[in-house]
Amino acid sequence: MGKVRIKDIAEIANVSIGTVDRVIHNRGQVSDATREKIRSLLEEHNYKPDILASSLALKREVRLVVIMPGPVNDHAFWKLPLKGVDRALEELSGYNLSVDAYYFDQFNRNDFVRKMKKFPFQDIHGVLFAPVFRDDSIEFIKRCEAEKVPVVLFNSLLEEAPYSSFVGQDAFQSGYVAAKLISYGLEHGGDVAIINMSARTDHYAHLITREKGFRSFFELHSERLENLISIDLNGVDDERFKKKLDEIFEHHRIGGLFVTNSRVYKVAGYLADRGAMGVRLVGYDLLPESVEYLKRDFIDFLISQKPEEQAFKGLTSLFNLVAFHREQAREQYMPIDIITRENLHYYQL
Amino acid sequence: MGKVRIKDIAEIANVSIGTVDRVIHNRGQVSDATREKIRSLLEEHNYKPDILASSLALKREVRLVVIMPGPVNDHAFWKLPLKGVDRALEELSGYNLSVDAYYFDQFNRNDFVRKMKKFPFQDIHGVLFAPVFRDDSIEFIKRCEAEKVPVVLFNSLLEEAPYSSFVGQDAFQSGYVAAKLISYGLEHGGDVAIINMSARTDHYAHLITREKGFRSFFELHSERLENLISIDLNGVDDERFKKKLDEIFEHHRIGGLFVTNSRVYKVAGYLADRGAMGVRLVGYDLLPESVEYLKRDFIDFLISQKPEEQAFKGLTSLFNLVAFHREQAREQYMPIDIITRENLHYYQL
DNA sequence: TAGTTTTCCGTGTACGGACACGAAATTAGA
DNA sequence: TCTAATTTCGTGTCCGTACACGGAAAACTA
Repeated sequence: MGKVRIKDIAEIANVSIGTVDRVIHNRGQVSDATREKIRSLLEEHNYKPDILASSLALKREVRLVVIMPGPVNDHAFWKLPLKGVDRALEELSGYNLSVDAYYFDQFNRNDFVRKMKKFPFQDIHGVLFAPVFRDDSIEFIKRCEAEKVPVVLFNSLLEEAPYSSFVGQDAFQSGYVAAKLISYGLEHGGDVAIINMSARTDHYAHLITREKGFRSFFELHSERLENLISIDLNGVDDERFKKKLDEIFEHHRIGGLFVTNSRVYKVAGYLADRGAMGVRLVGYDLLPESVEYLKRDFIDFLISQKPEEQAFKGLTSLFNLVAFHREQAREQYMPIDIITRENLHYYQL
Repeated sequence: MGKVRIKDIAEIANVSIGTVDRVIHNRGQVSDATREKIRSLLEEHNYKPDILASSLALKREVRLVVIMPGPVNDHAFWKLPLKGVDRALEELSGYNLSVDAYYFDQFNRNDFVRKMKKFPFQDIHGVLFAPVFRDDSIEFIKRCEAEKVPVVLFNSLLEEAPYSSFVGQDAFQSGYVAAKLISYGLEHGGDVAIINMSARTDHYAHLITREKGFRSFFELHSERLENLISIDLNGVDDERFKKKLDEIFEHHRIGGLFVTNSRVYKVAGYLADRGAMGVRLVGYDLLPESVEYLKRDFIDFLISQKPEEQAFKGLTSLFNLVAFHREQAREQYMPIDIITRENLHYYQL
């Protein structure tokens, strides 16, 4: 049946297998005439190399690197992508693939800069990168481009950078979805607070974008715009955190809360202490702490970014690119999964 | 580094590659002594055959079959799994895999029975099956078992049958989720109607299960149990359909509607004609018609069964089983994705 | 123009790892 | 000792990749 092999093409063209191979890989050493002849034959017979035989023959090593914030104690989020990396490694076992992880301190820009300075571009075939520090990251990605090392971004998108693919969520739209969920369940009206509690928002572009998306929903659905409050709790300690929230609850009738990142469990903890049921709370990610509060109904919805999934997709995408030169979609948006207590089970691997 | 090949084992054991191979595949012709020696060496060195080389060498054909209701005009649902089949075929191109589709008339039991009578068990390595007629399907699956043809079920689960895997949604829990969504948004209370509109519910076990899950939520969350109404619209024509719904709306203050399958767009159409906004409507699946109403806010949430995804997973799972004898999880539950107008985009491939 | 060096274009083939078959070698049986 | 049965070896196959090498033509020297 149909399968054309390199050998078939060679026979038809009356050349050797090696010649066909060199045409396929643009390795030169072929006259224009034969090259064109073979090209058209390949085209005509729709030749597709057998991926199995190909990778068996190649068995070259592919060395990839993951660069992301190091997992820190008080916050489990950055442990999750590693699971995805492991899964990808398993899936791609059989290929000669190695993945090294480079962690940087997400609160310390200099640490990042320093580590990237001595990055071994030469020994690396591709980078999977979760950027934090905007400008430095862009510079790093540019450096990679110069060194011909493709970069796949995940988690956070840096539009200006010459990355080769992005895998992640549409931050704007995810905020928009969060707004819908709160608005849909806002039984008795009330004010809605948007809580930012990253270390430094300016480092995480997508947190700002989420807030924009959130606001945009209310803008489009008229009425309650004036009831939206933004609260900045960046780098605030536990005591001031409580005090600030106390203030808010004193001065407003709060109907819903939106936390722009995975630290939503802190707010849930506050609500639980306060015994404040009936306040809608939506946030991000399935951290164990948050899941607890979801189960206890203090959090209504979590939007999962599926960090493992992102890392998994990012890594396989990167691998396909460097190992097989298969072009990958530049933007690979993940679905915005809505997790509630009731469907939680099927999202926890 | 680590990789042990068949050759290595052979060298250590002081036998030829062929002998090791025969031990691995239990192909006999090996003395007990050498067999045991090689067995323990394989164990000790944790030998894993290189999947690439293996399938290259085998290049045997795998013939699979998909059995499911034929796509019918008034209802696009059964077109969706075919996309998943195509995707799986693409992903597995490179292997010598062929998939035939067997369609049966989902409204005609005899048609199914007749077609399954002359099913070519001998020529087939595995079956991906979306059952409709309960008892006949079970019988068919038993027949497959007798003929040593593994069956992977999707879409609907038949617990009593000796299937080898099931890929699909937890029907009970998906009804439960639907109930949560309606309950969460039931601003001004009111009655909630459960609408069954399959051709014949008794054929689709999972529709009943969904209703059970739905009711169970309200049972656990007290209050409004007496406000739940079940409506049976099986095999009802358009005119009587409208009349029946008119009746319901006359006698009850309806706050929410739950349709147990993908025909939710029919109810949405009714609501649109009636100009009834503010009634919560939740149903299943991303059929184009339903999506239209979702966008226009007549449907609040759709629960996607991801039929393409089911077929895709089912087929790859089946393939892994028959081609590589890799054991697959018996139940492979898909996440219960909650689709709303706002996150719809990322679920439509 | 004969002789030598480059350049150019191809050929042939050795991998890669698992698999299976024919043939050879060993053992058992009579 | 001869045959039959059992065990084991060697090698070709799958298909693509890449490298060593060879032949021929072109460029250059004297």
